[in-house]
Amino acid sequence: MSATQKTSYGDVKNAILKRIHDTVWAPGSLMPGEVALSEEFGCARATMNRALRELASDGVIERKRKAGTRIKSSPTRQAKFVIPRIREEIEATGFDYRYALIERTEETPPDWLRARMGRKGGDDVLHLRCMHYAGSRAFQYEDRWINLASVPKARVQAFEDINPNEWLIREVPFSDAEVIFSTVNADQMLSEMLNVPLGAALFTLERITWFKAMPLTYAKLYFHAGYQMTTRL
Amino acid sequence: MSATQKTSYGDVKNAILKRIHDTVWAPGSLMPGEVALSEEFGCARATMNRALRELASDGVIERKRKAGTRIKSSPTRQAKFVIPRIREEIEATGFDYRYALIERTEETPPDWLRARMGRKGGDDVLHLRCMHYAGSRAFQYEDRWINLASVPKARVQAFEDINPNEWLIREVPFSDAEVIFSTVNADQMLSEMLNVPLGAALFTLERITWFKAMPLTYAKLYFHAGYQMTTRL
DNA sequence: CAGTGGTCTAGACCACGTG
DNA sequence: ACGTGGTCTAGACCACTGT
Repeated sequence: MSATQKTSYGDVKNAILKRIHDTVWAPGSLMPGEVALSEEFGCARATMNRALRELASDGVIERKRKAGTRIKSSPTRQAKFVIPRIREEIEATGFDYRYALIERTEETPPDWLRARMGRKGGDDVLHLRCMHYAGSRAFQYEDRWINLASVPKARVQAFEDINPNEWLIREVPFSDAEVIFSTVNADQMLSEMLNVPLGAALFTLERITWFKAMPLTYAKLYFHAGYQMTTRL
Repeated sequence: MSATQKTSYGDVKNAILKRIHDTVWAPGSLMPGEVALSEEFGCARATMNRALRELASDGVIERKRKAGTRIKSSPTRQAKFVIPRIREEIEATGFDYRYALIERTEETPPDWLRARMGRKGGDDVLHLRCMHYAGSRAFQYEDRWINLASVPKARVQAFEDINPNEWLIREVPFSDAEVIFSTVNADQMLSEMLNVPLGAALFTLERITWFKAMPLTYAKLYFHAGYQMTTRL
């Protein structure tokens, strides 16, 4: 949208994308180095670097030191999904957010959980079952497990007035997380909790969080029927 | 992990994240400008700029010219999901990818489709129903609609030997796309197509694609039972 | 209008990883 | 070992937008 500037990194990106689309550079092949390209396009290397760096982050090319930059053979499109805090998400729709703790127990972690969190030890975990409501309507059922070895403060927190996610965000920094979207048919418990027919297709989000290889918490969230996530590319 | 350098943008990011976490700068409040910060941290403004730019793209802060940079009150965590081409996805698991066209018709678009694509006119659309298999197992059912006004080449393409997505990627550039994840209970048709029990919870992905405000194609993909999308933050 | 972020430049040093 | 990307710097001009 501008030819006024010197040679914007955006222009470079578009030009390179066009070349890739026109297979001037074949998929899988090596493209010229930063210095060569910046000379060809008449821009500073920093500018070219930013263009290429963003293209790499967009999944269009792959860069390796010494090896150079090559066109990805399968241009993996990617979508950025915002995972809002549930309170914001609900309040944004105009409803009141309400939270309720259903059950709070300390347990030894079941095998599937140990496998999921990649832990050897049998440290105790805090198991929380909660509901989130939008106005009077059930919005989400949450099955939360917190590793007490890495988050000992959780042992003395009742979680009756604050939901686990908000508490964790405030109290515990994390470094890595894994998110899994899947679906499930509502069983008896879920159908009652979420007030949906038995067998209804539900959207689920699992989230595992670590701090430097130490697992902090695992959560599985079951959304009300009809929930959807949307994003733009 | 390095104090060797001068002051890396990564260090700056971490330092700022820590300040936000420690509420040195309260949510919603304004933080100092780039110049002030770069002086305080002893780095060039370009370095500070990159750190702040990435933090903004991570959804931690919000930046506006003249207005300054402020901490987001609701730090929206976001996940980047890779949306692979189905052939790659299947072949990556070691199965053969197979594609089958079920039905190909030219129609006037139904109302819901016109609404979805935000189009006034009643231009004809090409409607394709397809199946994708992993080995002998049904993997995905695809319901695809292509706007013939914007993609006239599709009219003379049989789509018997190439799937719509691969053809479109090769032939038609696009500028914007919207992706929607949701779930559905398998109806009679889906249960037969995907070989799952009636009512099974299925993962669905809708995708609408534009080129400069002109709608190109709408697709709704129904995945086999048990499908999940996963990502790391 | 004036302040803040957005971007470009030209040059430099460094780290990684292939050959 | 050495080439390629990764990053930092110091300085400059520009574009947007709140006042």
